[in-house]
Amino acid sequence: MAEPKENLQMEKIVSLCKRRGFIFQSSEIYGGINGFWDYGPLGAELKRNVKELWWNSMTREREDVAGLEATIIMSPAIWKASGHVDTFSDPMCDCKKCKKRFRADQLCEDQNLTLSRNPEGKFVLPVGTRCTGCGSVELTEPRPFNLMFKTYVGPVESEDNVAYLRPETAQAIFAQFKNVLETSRQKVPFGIGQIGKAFRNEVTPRNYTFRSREFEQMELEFFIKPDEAIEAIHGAVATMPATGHPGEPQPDWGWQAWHRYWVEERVRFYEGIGLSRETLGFHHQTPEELAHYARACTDILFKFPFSKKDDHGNVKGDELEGIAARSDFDLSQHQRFSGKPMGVFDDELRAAWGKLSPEKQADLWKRYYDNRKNYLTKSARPGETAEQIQKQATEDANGLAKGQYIPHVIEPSAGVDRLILALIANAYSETVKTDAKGKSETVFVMKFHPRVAPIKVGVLPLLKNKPELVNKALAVRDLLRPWMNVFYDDSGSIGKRYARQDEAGTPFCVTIDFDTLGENPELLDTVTLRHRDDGRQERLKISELRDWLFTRTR
RNA sequence: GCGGGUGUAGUUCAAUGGUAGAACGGCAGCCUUCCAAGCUGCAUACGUGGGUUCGAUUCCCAUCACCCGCUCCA
Repeated sequence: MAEPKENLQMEKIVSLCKRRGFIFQSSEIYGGINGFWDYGPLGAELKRNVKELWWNSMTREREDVAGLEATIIMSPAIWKASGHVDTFSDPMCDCKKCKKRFRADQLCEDQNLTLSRNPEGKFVLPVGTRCTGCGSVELTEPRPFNLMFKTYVGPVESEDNVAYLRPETAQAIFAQFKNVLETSRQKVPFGIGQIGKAFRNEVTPRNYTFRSREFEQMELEFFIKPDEAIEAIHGAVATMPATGHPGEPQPDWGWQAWHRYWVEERVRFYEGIGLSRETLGFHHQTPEELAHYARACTDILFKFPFSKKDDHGNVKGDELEGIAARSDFDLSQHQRFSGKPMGVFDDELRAAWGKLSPEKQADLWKRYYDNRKNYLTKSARPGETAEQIQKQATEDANGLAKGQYIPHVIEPSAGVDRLILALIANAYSETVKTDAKGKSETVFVMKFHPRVAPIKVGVLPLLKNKPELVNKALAVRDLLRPWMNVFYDDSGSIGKRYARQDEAGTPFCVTIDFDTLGENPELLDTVTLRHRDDGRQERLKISELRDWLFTRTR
């Protein structure tokens, strides 16, 4: 019962997006291209507003975050270090009988077999590999599924010139960590934020714009001290209440507090643009789901019309953002692959260390050593020996005692396009309206939060054929235009123009009428201000209009 | 990439083996003193490419895109 209804809801949203100019199919006149979408006039405004709000709240309005704008194409070595070149390239094969799809390497592993390559470098399934679904041995040849978009730098298309379009913006932040640290006058804990395009050659783009091959991310990498350093400096890592926002950042916060802090900060952001907690969902990744280097990851979900129900009939939602505690994995990888030190020197730690008891020193040293050894072992290169790893871990732990460490990181990583879709789905509402003649019709209103609304105010002369009204309305438009996105409309009846703005999600309309011109002298230079969601009207002075609107739309 | 479904104006839907209609929307004009009023006019479609046929939007094939599963996680 619910399924078709939800599809219908999604279809209505898709139709409205096209009709009102929020989202178009990319390259539509050539038949489209799978997994790519364009934003029309209203969508472009909506997206700009969202990105600007993120940028402002994450960087400009904070003391502890700096911004970055890196290139989309970077040295391919970055993607070696990050693991994307290897992990984003999975050999897949299909069962010809039951049509199930497998990752060939996992399929082999499950059966204690090994996937090998033939002399031409192609993957070959060992004889006797069976489909774990139906037991058939009729499997297609493994084909590599590479999610990285490849290109060539320079005019020669040779293997030496291969580069990739970034599959995430985060790695550039790690790669530029030292430069930002040195130029921004920040010190740990601090963050680097970036908004930008990312590209993934998805197997199956799905759910309208939700999974696209070209998309945009808003990512923060927030660098923190390892817990061992916090403990050395402050005696102990702060303990957290079980739930809720932990308040203003404190110097004795460990990774758990910072992780919680960013989850709650991000939820506040979503609430601030109209996504209430009830529309959101949360997923705390289980230890099995987590990447080996990650300590925790909380996903913030939105309940889309296409979101599936769980076994209990509850809608969990689909992911808008993941907030991961990634330990010191990323910077460590880049340190190892680039050979450039990614550690920082911490005066506080250095000063504090000397005052610790030898027992405490030994305890912290050992814990840091174990963590480093664990990391180095898991990321070992072929041929690296246990002795080499132990030597490096010892060096790292000795470094800690001198005030040196590789920062850990909390990563709130959000998808812009997913958020746009969530905002559209959330804003979409329809009501049946019955007019004076008893005729009822369904009307659409996009109830965007004024902060994200593509158009902030519609300026409407009550009548088009009275030049005095039109000229006054144009003057009001020009008064507001430098401050916000204004839409002027003088065609059709006033009701129709209100309705048009409702469909665009414009929170306010001002109407210039004969009272504005002084027909009623008391109302000279005032306008009708009409509210989108309830049709309420009030009278405002033109002189107060700009401030009134400005404070309510930002 | 595999399996299932879909494909007609901007949108939502019709009709038809003899080259397509409507409603809403859009544009222009008239009119209109606050919630899609009215009148006049205009524009816009058979996803693409082959085939069968005297003739295809209609039948067949391929392709592309969209939706639903397998995979993916911003």
